[in-house]
Amino acid sequence: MKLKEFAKKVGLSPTTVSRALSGYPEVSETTRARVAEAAMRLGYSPNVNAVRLKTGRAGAIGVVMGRAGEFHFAEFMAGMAERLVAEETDILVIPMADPNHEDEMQLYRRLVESRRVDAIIVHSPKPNDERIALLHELGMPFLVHGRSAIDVPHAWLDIDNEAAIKRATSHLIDLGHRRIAMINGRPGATYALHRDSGYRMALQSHGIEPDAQLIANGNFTDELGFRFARSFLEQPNPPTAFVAGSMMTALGVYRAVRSLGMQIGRDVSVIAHDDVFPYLTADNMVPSLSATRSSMRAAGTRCADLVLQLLSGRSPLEIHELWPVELILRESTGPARPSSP
Amino acid sequence: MKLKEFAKKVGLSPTTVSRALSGYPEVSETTRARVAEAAMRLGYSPNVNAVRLKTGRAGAIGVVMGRAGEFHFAEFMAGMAERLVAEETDILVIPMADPNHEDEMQLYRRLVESRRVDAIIVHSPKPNDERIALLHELGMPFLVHGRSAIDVPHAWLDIDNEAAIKRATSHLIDLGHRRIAMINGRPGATYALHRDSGYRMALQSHGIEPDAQLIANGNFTDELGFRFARSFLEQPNPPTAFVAGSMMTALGVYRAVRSLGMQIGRDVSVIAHDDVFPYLTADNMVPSLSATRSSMRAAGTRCADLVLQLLSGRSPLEIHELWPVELILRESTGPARPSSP
DNA sequence: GCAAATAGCCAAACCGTTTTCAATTTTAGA
DNA sequence: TCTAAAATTGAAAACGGTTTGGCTATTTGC
Repeated sequence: MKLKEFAKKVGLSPTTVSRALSGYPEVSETTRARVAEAAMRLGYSPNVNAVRLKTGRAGAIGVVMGRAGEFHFAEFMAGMAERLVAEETDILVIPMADPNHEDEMQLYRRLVESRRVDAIIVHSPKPNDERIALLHELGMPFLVHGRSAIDVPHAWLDIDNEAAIKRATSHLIDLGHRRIAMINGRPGATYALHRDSGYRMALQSHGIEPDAQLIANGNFTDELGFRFARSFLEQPNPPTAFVAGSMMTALGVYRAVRSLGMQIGRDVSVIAHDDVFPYLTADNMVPSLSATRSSMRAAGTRCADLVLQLLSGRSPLEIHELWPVELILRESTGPARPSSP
Repeated sequence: MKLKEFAKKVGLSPTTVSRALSGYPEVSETTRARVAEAAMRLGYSPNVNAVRLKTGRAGAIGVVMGRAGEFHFAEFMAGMAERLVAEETDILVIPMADPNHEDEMQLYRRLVESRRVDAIIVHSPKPNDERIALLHELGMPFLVHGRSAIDVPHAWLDIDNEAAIKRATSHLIDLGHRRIAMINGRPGATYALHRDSGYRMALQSHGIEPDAQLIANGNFTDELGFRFARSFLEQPNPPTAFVAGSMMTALGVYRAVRSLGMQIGRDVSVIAHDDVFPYLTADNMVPSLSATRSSMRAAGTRCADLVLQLLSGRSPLEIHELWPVELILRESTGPARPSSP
């Protein structure tokens, strides 16, 4: 049903009906109630496309999805959804063809120009991320999930990866570990750099020299967790502890350790980063996994919230949130055993 | 830049420009090329909201996301994205507030009325799924990922869960197993019923009576996999094999088996369903996991494809795809050991 | 009691396209 | 060369709302 038609049924002008439904103050409370009731009863709702054309708002927040099919992604979106469900805002998932840089920038440019979204959430930024520069230049509201060192004003929410990993590493050192391996995410993203930095800071503040032989980067898969852990453990001077980038990585590490006949928490300690997934919990692993923990879902919820604030006029400069990360100690960490000489 | 403005720069009428860009045949090849070039050079692209209002197309396919934050979801969407990236079609993720039935139907109704999507993909249908009836009634194009027995014409794509599980179960029986546990998904969805049916068919055709004590339903989480497997194994007459609903469930089962000092593939056999995730592969588990396998990503790609066909006029009645499921045998399955009497 | 202010409502313009219908130019046929 | 048919192009009318500015009633202030 169209506005005109509906307005006629209610016995009012389209103008008044439109205002009544949008909650403008110039319409009396009685009329508003009457209109609202009639809309509900007759099932009238404005054509979104007309509204969007007229108002220039798209009613959607864009999220660019890479090809990798990250398992974090669904959880983050579920969090966003939690916040947006009450709002009249959807999540628009934009597929990214190739992780090719040129194409990616083109994608963002077109996305902005197409006006399909009111705001964009940028994931896994790099220290000098051109997407941020571009979006700023194009005047598109956006929020960065993660951090960038780029000199362009932007809103962001990040977890304190550096502090988290520093603390995790320090804890391992306090337990007596000296050879601590680090399985990080893909190089380039700020979060990976921060984690690396936290790792190195912890080592160096205890006078331990980082060993390139114990540091690896790659996707968060169980397979890489296994391969890296296995190759580290087979070195002449193997690590006695691991810092792993994700739950999947941790699964791989567990397997590698076991496959060599060693025991997690006794022969080898493991701390991983846990984004809190309902389907795979650190607490239920055997032995239970010590983890740096921060809810990806909560981040999604908050990011959606912040984007809405951004859209209602709050300055990006005011929106900077750094979330602390918990360190939960469980059974996968234990004192270093005196190495056999 | 607006069409009018752009048309002026090119020295043509808005009409012709619009036609040139949309590929209508009435415009000469030379002009089309000229317009296309100018559009690229000047960065003109039509305002989507205007186009949508005028054409009535939304340019998006809707996917309703439950609160559960399924890990399958991201993979399916990544698959869709693979197909849609070349198309001018986005994925609209609609958050679902409560899994409350009333609300869910209301959500679908509103989604249709809002005209934000051209088509909807319905996941995990039930045998008599009211969403299907509703969408059909409202005349919204939709595709069901999974199957429903409802007597309403609809397009669907499903994997052959029944045959897959029947085959997996039969294989276990052939290996000599008689006590085979089944950890299925949440009850209600057709896929769970089909799996249950496949399981029972296999048992019964070998003269084995299904034992309710060995059948469980629940979310696909490692925790439930562990809990169910553990409780089954602690029964007086424990199972010697498991059919598990997902990779996460399998992780839990593995843990449970190990925690009781038994060995997967020797003391207990396991077959799980593998949706093929890049971050957790059956092949890399230890021992490697025998699995019924079907790529969730490929399903997403194909579903997107079929939806596009649906939108370009193909009848839903013609669109019925039942995908066979592979059974990959690895190390987690082995002959039943003679039980100690 | 009267002017001014305030509510409450409406007509019409506009958002930026697509598309119908008509006009114009080209091409083909005789 | 002229005419009918075909190929191009344009003007203007939608699409379905929101919003500006104006117009009546009704209050309010003095």
